Amino acid sequence: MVKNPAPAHVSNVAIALNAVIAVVDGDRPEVLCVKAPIGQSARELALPYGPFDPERHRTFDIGVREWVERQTSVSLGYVEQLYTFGDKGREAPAAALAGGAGERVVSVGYLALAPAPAELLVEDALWTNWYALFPWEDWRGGEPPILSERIKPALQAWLAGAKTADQRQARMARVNAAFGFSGFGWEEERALDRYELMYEAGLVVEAGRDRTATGLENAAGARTGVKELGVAMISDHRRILATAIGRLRGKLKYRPIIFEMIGPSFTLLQLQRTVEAIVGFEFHKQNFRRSVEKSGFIEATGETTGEAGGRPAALFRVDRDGLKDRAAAGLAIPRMRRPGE
Amino acid sequence: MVKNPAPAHVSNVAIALNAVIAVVDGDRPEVLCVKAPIGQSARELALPYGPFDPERHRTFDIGVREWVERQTSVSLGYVEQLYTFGDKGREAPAAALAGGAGERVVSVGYLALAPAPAELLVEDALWTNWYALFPWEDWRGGEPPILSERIKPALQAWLAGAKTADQRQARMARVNAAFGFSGFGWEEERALDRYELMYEAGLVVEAGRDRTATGLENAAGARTGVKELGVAMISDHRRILATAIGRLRGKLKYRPIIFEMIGPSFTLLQLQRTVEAIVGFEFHKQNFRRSVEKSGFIEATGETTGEAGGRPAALFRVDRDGLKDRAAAGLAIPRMRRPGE
DNA sequence: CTATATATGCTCTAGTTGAGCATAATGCCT
DNA sequence: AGGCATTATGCTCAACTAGAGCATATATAG
Repeated sequence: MVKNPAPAHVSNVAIALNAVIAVVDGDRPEVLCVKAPIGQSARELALPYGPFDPERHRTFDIGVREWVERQTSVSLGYVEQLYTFGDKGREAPAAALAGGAGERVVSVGYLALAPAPAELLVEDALWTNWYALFPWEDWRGGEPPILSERIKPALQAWLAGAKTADQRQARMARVNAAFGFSGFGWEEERALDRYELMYEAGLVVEAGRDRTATGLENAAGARTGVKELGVAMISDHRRILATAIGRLRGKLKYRPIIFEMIGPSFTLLQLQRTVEAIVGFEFHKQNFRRSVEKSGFIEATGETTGEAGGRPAALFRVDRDGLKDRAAAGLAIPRMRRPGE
Repeated sequence: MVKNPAPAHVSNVAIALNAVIAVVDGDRPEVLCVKAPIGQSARELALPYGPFDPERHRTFDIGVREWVERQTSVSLGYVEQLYTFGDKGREAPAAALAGGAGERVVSVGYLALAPAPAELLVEDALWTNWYALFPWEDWRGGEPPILSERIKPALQAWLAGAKTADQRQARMARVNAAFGFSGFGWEEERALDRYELMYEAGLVVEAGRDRTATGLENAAGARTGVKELGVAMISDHRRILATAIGRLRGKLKYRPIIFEMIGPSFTLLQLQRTVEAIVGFEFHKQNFRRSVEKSGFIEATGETTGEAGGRPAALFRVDRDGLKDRAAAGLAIPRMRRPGE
């Protein structure tokens, strides 16, 4: 019966804040990582994270900004909450090395955007190209070979390993929708779906690691001898990053947040490369120009730049008024139809 | 310096789970509420909530389903995480009546959808029309009078009360974007923006309540004698609900979740009324039909129904295959241009 | 049989979007 | 200077989408 239950008693739960700090440097999308020690000498990538201190921080946002700026010397502009991760076992590896057993860590993930790869004044922190972690997500040079050569066959094997026809059907539907196989078309914002499927199918290191840690059977990937794909991260940080990538890619379409990631003055091609770096495929240049120009988000500065070989490009700046006014819209992304889509 | 900080020590933080359980009954959008006692005899609406028990629940989702089903006898279908609310002071009123002072409650909000207003087997729980809580969000009969008669003037007063010209500009931009004034057009999914602005401007009861509780100055609304609008809820539950409404309205456009909220067989008009109830305005009937029919989400059952006065309508059912296949798309919403937009 | 009410089919038009041709400015090379 | 490579920018076309509204179909009530 519902009767205004009192707030939960204080239980053995700690809250951590996790930040995905994303920037684009030229055509490289980067995320701030730290090298976390695992075991005696090995180190593994981690997202920067810190405790949430309820005494000092009135809100999560303030907490995130505070420790990120203190720890990494990166000043955050745009910050948004991503998701709160609380699965049991998610912190198993971290807890193991922290010496604490059984303590439940709930982590609130945040996505932060910044205009340029700020200099890092700290040890052990580095900007990492996020396609090193998710090589299958970068279609800018066409379909990444890793997809057809490694992932697709492995997923097919995973399908075949289903116990019932129903389960097989369900797996197939998920795989098709997530990876765009058999005529479905790749949707860049489903990065998390893809990562989760690959995790379930045992194609990423984390899967095997978590299973051995928890004593479960080995993953399909391990069984079939498929090597795991992409660079791993500690705990479930790669899942958090996949969440962030998917969110960012999706949000670009309906909010003009791309301008949080670019400098004060830029050419249209630079803007295009920035968006392309994030969404992971290339656009039709003239159409991108058309959509951006009529969006009202930018205005010409009147100056030009002549760095590259050809005709100098006009420089633009963000039209702050236009941005404020139309904060509801995103940049149209002029996709190109690929043969076979 | 970033050095894999150990998980936060256990601090004085409790985690509560909050559920927005939404259904549509005919043309009424409803949310499950409980009557929470405040003080000795008064009661105020609250969202159902319960503690997160890390011992028993492996994931948040499981936790939500478990206590909602136990407490309200409503069986949840679709469940998604909304947001995690952790502002200091958010639980002030609740904490006060719970007797505990200073304990920080972080609450993880969930949105759940169900097909019909299930029967409630419990006391103190009731389905509430969400437009009783947000009267300005229902444009189905045209622009709600409360907007031009009460809200707009009050917001104008709030604008005028800005301390600097810059602040006034910023407030104006927010108000215009959120409420669609001066040619911007109403965007139904910005329900949270609107609620937050009204809170800041002191137009909802919660604002005055929280300020007196925390000893801050009175809100603009209180000063200008404007009565607060809509039915209040306990703590920040109305904000959570606004978040849910905005999320649901937005998500309809790109995920076919509307079919989580409708029965096994329905006419196109019933489907249309369901969507309209959620988004808060009416559509062009023929165009809605066109978009739904070509969406591939539904299939005709072959039967018809003849309840209303006129020609019997064809009955449809969800095409589960089509749904699975195209889980990425939403229903197109054929908006009608209003004069003046 | 008529009025009324709802359902359904179809068309028109303006706007959007994917695509590609054509022209404009640069620097570099001979 | 003239040719070429390279990048920028302007413009057009065709297919498709979306907002509107007319027309027709099939019920019920009287």
